[in-house]
Amino acid sequence: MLDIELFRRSPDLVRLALRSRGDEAALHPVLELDARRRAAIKEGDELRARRNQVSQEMGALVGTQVALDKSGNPLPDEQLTPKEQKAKVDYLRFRSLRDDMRARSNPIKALEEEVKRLEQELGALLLTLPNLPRPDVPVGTDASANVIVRSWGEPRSFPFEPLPHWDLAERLRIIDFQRGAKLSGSRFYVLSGHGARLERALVNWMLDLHTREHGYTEIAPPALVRQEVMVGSGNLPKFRDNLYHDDEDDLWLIPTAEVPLTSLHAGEILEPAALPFSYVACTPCFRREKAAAGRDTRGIKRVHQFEKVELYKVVEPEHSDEVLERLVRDAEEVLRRLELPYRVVQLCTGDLGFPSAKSYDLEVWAPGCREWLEVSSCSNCTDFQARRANIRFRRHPGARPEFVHTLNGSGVALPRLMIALLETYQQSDGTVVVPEVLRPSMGTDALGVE
RNA sequence: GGAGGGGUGGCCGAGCGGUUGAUGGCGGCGGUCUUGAAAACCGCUAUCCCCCUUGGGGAUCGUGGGUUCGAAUCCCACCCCCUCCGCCA
Repeated sequence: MLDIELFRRSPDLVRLALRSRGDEAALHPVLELDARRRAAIKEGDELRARRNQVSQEMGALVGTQVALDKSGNPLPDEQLTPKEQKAKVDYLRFRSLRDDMRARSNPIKALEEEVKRLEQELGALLLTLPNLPRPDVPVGTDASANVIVRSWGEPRSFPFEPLPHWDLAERLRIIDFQRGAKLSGSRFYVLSGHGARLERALVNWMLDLHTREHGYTEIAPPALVRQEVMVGSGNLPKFRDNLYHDDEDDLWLIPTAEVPLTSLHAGEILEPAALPFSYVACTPCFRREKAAAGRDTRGIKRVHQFEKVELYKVVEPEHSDEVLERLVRDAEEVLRRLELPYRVVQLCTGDLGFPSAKSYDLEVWAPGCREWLEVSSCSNCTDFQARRANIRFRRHPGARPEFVHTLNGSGVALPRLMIALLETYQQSDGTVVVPEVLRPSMGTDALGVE
């Protein structure tokens, strides 16, 4: 969510920034709704101020006991002591105030409804606008304008024709596509034997790396979340189509651990010195992949359910740019230790994800498929998610709360990592060498010779 | 799923429908005292919004409705937490 103040102060800046992302949002409705909203608030506030004033006066007069005649009116002054006459004045004043307030049918309620309506409309509109890119993001309309920032390792050269992972995995009987489809349909698969163990070994090893060496705290969050949690991360309302939903309990299946990790501190005001937070979580991720219908249907490159290790940081605003660089390095370390050649790609404005202000993708080479696979996407979401989820912090005791910055990055996604491993470490005899770092947990140095 | 109990400020805990953003305590911050510290005493101690912004005003007592001139307080619905029973990995 963007800051409404920014629209008021510098609408042109917002317009340009959104345009650079290819989002030609009309700002007029935002500004107009905001103006109408403020006018309604002002009017309501003034009416309430008047009401409070009268209420206070009535409060001071309430309970004055006065003798009444048969028609409910106070007795004439001649029949009253001076003290009683004073009470009569108070009583009459109270009655006139009450009757006055009763008489004017109350427009406060109508104004409140008006404000609520305008706020909902404005809020709904703001929730559909993406984050603004950081100034140093290359401008471009699509992936062709992305920039390769650096590369690591040389793609291995093969003395034979390397197979794609689906052939390798089927021969090794470590991925069962047919039975996956039998159970759940296309884009589902079953890992078995060394395949299942490899995934588990990778997960454990990555979690250990990030917790023990990179200082992350391990989190195991729910995979089903409420709607507002999906809104907090930016997945709703815009990307409803890509999400699975349980109708009976109105819960959503997470497409990434980023979703629950964002809302872990939703609504909180974090104490001074609490930041930064570094979280790592491995969760299943569920994606309907409706937009990619028919694409990447072979193998496990694009599936409906997969495991992913996710890195997440909550930081003070002035540190987020620098922390993004560190986050990328933490993710890169996974590929380096597995000795998988990769490149770091900075996304251009037009290719940025919805909540992201700046992103780097890690792409690892898959020699069998002959393509660079995106195994990680690391993003600085600045205060975009923090606003949606209302996550703030205090710099000093007593200081005004400010929104935090949030960052996320895969560290890394399992299926594509396994693709790269299988295809890179395959041998001419169809077996696959297990990378050095995984041998202790795998208990073998080659897949498929069990 | 059934039966109870409960949700008030950073925490604990009061609150006959009327000058209650809310007594009191704890914690925190500042001050007095002290060589220093503790103790004692004094003061301060929420968030959001609006405006004619050294100031003024409005809202917020789980959430949303309702009753009322006026609701933390009364009524309804929902959400969440706790205890017990049932079921279950």
